[in-house]
Parts: sequence; structure tokens; C-alpha cells
Amino acid sequence: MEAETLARTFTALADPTRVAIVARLATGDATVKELTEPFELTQQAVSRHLKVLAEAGLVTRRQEAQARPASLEVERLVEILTWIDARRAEWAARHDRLAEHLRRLG
Amino acid sequence: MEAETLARTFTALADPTRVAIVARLATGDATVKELTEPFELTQQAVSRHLKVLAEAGLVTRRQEAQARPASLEVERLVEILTWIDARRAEWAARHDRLAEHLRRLG
DNA sequence: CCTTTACACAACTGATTGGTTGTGCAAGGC
DNA sequence: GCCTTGCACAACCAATCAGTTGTGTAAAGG
Repeated sequence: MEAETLARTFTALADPTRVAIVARLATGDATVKELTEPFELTQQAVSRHLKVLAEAGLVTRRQEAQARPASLEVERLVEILTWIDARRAEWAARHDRLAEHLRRLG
Repeated sequence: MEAETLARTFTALADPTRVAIVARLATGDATVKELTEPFELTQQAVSRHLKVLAEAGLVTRRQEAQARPASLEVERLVEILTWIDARRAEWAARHDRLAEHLRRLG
């Protein structure tokens, strides 16, 4: 994944409230109303946070009578997971080579 | 991990340049000078990005003559990885239950 | 010593962010 | 038809951010 796309996803998660919302949505869908109370925010604030998450592709919305429940898009999270694991692997490979080098020397 | 700590880490990665710097550091340590050219930034800009990454614990600096090379702190990345995987697991468990439910019905 | 190298700190600027209040609107219940 | 519910859009505000230029400084080389 390119740096820009990834940064956009990270930007959406660069806020404690949104991180908490994502954690909440992992346990089940929720409406704006349902998120308003626990997070002590106005309905508008929650609505905006969900919009940011939706624009980053971390969340999808659907219509259900007057309500518009939000669903977590786990695919997006997995993309981050994949990227991080790739970096971790590069890092680990480098450190393995270093250890091997030191082993040969000693 | 709490939402706030995690958001701080995500904030550091909420910029394409810093994501690219992290990717670069995964392949080996680098000085400010070495990062300036490929990213077409001033020395000061790179220095600031590294400071943000360091404050988030994603990078450490060390002194080496006049230079101050930056090292990736893979531990921090692993913390993100762990958190995301936990959310993914919750989400998956929920969807398994739903599938089971539908299977029983059908 | 004096210069060069590699870097950090400070002040400034324009853009973005997270929050607010105010308002509008579509879907149901009565 | 009217009221309530659930939500989104718009305007505004203070704070933060990413970048710039300008300047200071510690370490190494001549």
C-alpha cells in the first residue's frame, strides 16, 4: 500500500474518540444515538467522527428507518495489519542478519 | 492499550512522509541528512518529523559524531498490530456467531 | 583556531481539526 | 396532517500542524 492511502487511514484513527468508536463497533454495529451517551458528545460530533471513519473506509453506514447504523469494515484494519507486519518482517530480517554476522565474527 | 495512547501512535503515522520514513527505517537506520534528499524536504522538516516519531516512541535517536541516526522501534508497531488483531478477532467471532445463528435457522 | 558538517530551536504562516450552536429534513407514530 | 425521532449540513472558533526561513551550536578536520 502507498504511504498516502495508509496515512489517510491512520489519520482517521489519530483521535482517541475514534479509536474508542472503532473498538465499540468491533463488538457490534451502533447508531449515532447509541454512541452519543457513552462518549459524552453531541449528536453532531459523533456524526462527524463517523463521517471521518467512513471516508477512510473504516466504517460503512446503512439506512434503517430513521436510524443509520455504522458497521466496522474490518478489511481496512487488516490492510494496516498487513503493512505493519511487512515492516516488522523487514526489521526482523535485518536483525537476524546482524546476529548472524556477529555470530560469524565471534 | 487505551485509546489515547494508541491515538498518539496513530497521529505520528497520520502523515504520508512519516509513513514513508518508517518504511525506510525498517530497512535500516538513517540520519536526517540521508532522509532529506529522497523526501525532498529541508533538513528542519525531516528533523521535526523524526521528533514526532520519537515522541510517539516509534523511533529512537543516538549520537554518532555529528550525526544522530534514527532507529525504528518495532515494539511500537507490534503494539498497534496487537490491538488491531484483537479488534479483528472480536469482529470475526461476532460474524461466526451470526453464521452459526443463520445455519441453525436454515 | 577556523571551517565544515549535521543538526536543533524559534518565530511565522496558511491549512486543517475537533468542538460548538443553529437549522433543516426524511421516516414513523399518533 | 402534525409531532417526535434520528440524523446531517453549515457557520463559526480556538487549537494544532506541516512547512518555511533564520539562527545557534557541538563535533570533527584542516
